[in-house]
Amino acid sequence: MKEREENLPVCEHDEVHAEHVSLARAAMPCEETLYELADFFKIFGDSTRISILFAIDGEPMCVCDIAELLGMTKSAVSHQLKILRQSDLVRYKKSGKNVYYSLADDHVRDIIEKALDHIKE
Amino acid sequence: MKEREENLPVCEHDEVHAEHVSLARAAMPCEETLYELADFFKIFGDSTRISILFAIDGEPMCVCDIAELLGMTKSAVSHQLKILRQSDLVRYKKSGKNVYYSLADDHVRDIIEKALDHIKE
DNA sequence: CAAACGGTTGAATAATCGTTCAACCGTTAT
DNA sequence: ATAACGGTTGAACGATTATTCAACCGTTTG
Repeated sequence: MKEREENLPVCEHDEVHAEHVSLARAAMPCEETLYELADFFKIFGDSTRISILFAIDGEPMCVCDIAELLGMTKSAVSHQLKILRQSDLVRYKKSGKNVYYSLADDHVRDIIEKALDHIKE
Repeated sequence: MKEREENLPVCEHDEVHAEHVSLARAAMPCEETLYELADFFKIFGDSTRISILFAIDGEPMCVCDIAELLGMTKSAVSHQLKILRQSDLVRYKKSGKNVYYSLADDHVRDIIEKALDHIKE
């Protein structure tokens, strides 16, 4: 029977769906993992940062040259590099007045490669 | 006090760096690809959408049940489902009053799996 | 038929995010 | 020491974006 009063704004779930929901909930990762995943993907969700990652793939590059390559200010590039740094996606090495950035590991390449596969479908 | 007597605000690149920039530029994907990549990752860069993808992994689910599972309104879920639909990340099948959503293909699973690897390091 | 439900949609609001601008720091050279 | 350069940073602005709210559509049921 109907267990709830009327004027409930949300839909009433019958037994089958409730079971369905329970099963799905049990298979879900914890909330923290979901946020970490989203935050991780958010990093790649900007064309400037993607461009930077491609730029420093291969040889390390200094901020000034990245800025010139992308046609952006050093400030804008530095801001994005900070985000990439905080996410451990890039490494840097100081040399005199310059700071040279490179990819942190091959993991980054793998993920972008997978995404390229999907786009090129 | 800062004054600008010389009028070159950007740094002057010597020959070595200019060559470096040229090489990096030649290895870069075209601009359109960079935008497509960023847009693709942007989809995953939201915890609600990530949650939805996990929810419909396994068995297909209707909007109402997804909304209950995530503790959100049907409207909010539907808006996000539209984005996932437009990106071909999910499929849907109408059945009576319900619309059942499921993952479009295994590609989605692969990419999330890769990201999980990186997070769990 | 009309009411009820699942689902979608557009406009509005609030929060998030990227770039610009100006100032600043450390290193190198004058 | 002073100036110039590469790089970083914080605040402010503009753009983007997720959620809410209200209205609406199609299907099923009474």
